[in-house]
Amino acid sequence: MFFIDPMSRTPIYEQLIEQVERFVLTGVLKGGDPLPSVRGLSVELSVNPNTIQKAYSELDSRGVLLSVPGRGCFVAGDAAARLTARAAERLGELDELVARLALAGVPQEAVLTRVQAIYKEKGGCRHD
Amino acid sequence: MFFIDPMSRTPIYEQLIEQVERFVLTGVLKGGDPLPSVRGLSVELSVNPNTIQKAYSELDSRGVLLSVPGRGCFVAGDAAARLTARAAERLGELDELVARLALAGVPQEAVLTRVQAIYKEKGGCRHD
Amino acid sequence: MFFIDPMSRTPIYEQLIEQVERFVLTGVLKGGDPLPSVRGLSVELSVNPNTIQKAYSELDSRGVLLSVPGRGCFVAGDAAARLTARAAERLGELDELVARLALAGVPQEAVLTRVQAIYKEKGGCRHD
Amino acid sequence: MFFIDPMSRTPIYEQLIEQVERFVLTGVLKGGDPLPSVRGLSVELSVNPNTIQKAYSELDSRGVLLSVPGRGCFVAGDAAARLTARAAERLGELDELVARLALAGVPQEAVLTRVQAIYKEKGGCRHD
DNA sequence: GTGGTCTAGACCACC
DNA sequence: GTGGTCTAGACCACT
Repeated sequence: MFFIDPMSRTPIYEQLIEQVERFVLTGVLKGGDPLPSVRGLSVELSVNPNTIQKAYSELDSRGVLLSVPGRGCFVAGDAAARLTARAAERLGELDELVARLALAGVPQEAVLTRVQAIYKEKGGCRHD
Repeated sequence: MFFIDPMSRTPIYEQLIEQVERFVLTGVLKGGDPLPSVRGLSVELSVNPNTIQKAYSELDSRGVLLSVPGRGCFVAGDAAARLTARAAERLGELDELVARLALAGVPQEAVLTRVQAIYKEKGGCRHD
Repeated sequence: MFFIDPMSRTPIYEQLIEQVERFVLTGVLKGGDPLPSVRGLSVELSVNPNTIQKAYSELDSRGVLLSVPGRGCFVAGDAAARLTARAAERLGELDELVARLALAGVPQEAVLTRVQAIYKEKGGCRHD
Repeated sequence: MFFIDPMSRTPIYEQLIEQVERFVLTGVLKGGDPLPSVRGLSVELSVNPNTIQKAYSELDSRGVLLSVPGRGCFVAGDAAARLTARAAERLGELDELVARLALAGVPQEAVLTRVQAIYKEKGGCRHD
């Protein structure tokens, strides 16, 4: 279910966080669903348990996960809502990036068509 | 001319690179223009000379700068062209970011109007 | 009669203890009253019998319960008195918490009115 | 400056977090102030660097600290404000605790005088 | 020197 | 079995 690229320069625990969040957003993971155990996932991905723990812990503090000692980790009921809310706050990153592209002479049409292409491609890919 | 935020998480040398490149792109710095000396800039910004050096070296290897031993550093004649060419490569970042926003439910219109606003704001800010 | 939240971070056995003690304090459970059997409660709450057992054992060692081998568990005659005595010890927690609130600038009135509201709400909710 | 009780059952990293936050709240630590280095503090307290790191990292994500790789950790400018805001949200804990005390027969006056005593004791202990 | 990530392996409480 | 904390020791990028 998860895939890690140990050669990537983005930390392993961030790769995990990103994937869990994407699964929540796409509806593959729903509220209440259990996540793989720390140890189980650690052997499956050949990654140290502490690294998995760090990812889960961060997701917990973001309210995406509920980790219950002795029982396991579960997707929070309002996980998708939280992630959607967080995303809106990060619209500022778009501004910066587009400003740089504009400065470098990338024509506006190139950006716009690119954006439209991505949204078209998305279409009905929700699983819920 | 340059401004460094020592509290920022983006490395100082990257802040420098970004500013030099922006100055080149906006025409503030043109081919042949000299850059501040490593030592001079280091005291002006209260930054370790090694850090300035690292930024200049990176810009040199990108072909934006020409460092002439004993003379100093100068903007390359084709600096702007090189940067414009490189920008196209960074369109991929746009894809990733927009894909994440789309996934999180940010409506397409929000993104498009944002992009248009930035391009409109740019207007005629070129200095060349 | 009992309710467990398996998602809660407070251990299940503590949730149980708290509820039994509250029932004793509110007079719902009186001296001599029998408690549900370990096995019965375990299936009713979908909880591991060991967990129920752990809660009962702890209550026993606190003198709130009397577990009679082969007969079951019963509320101790002086259970309410013991709990009331123990409560005084927990006044220290109040000190810590209020100190933190005071430090963080929460005004004294906010705390006082809050306390009074809770005591007023309590009113005559005793069942004895 | 810091003190750790290795025998306490509250985790070392939480003890650290609590102390840093208290120092910020009491004005001992002000915005921009540097914190002890991870390694330095680790030897001073005879604690593993990872444990210090975990505490600092958590404080960073709470916005109390700014950790700048290669330079060190610094108190955030709005650290005190953030902590004050967080404290107000945690008034609910007071409710729970007082409710339990009330249930156990602790008289209202005992609680009120206790609260007043703490606020009186506080008086002018701010260092700013 | 600084913070940040990762591994390995231990121990604990809880279920 | 589960998650959570801690230690020890390594490596990296940045200043």
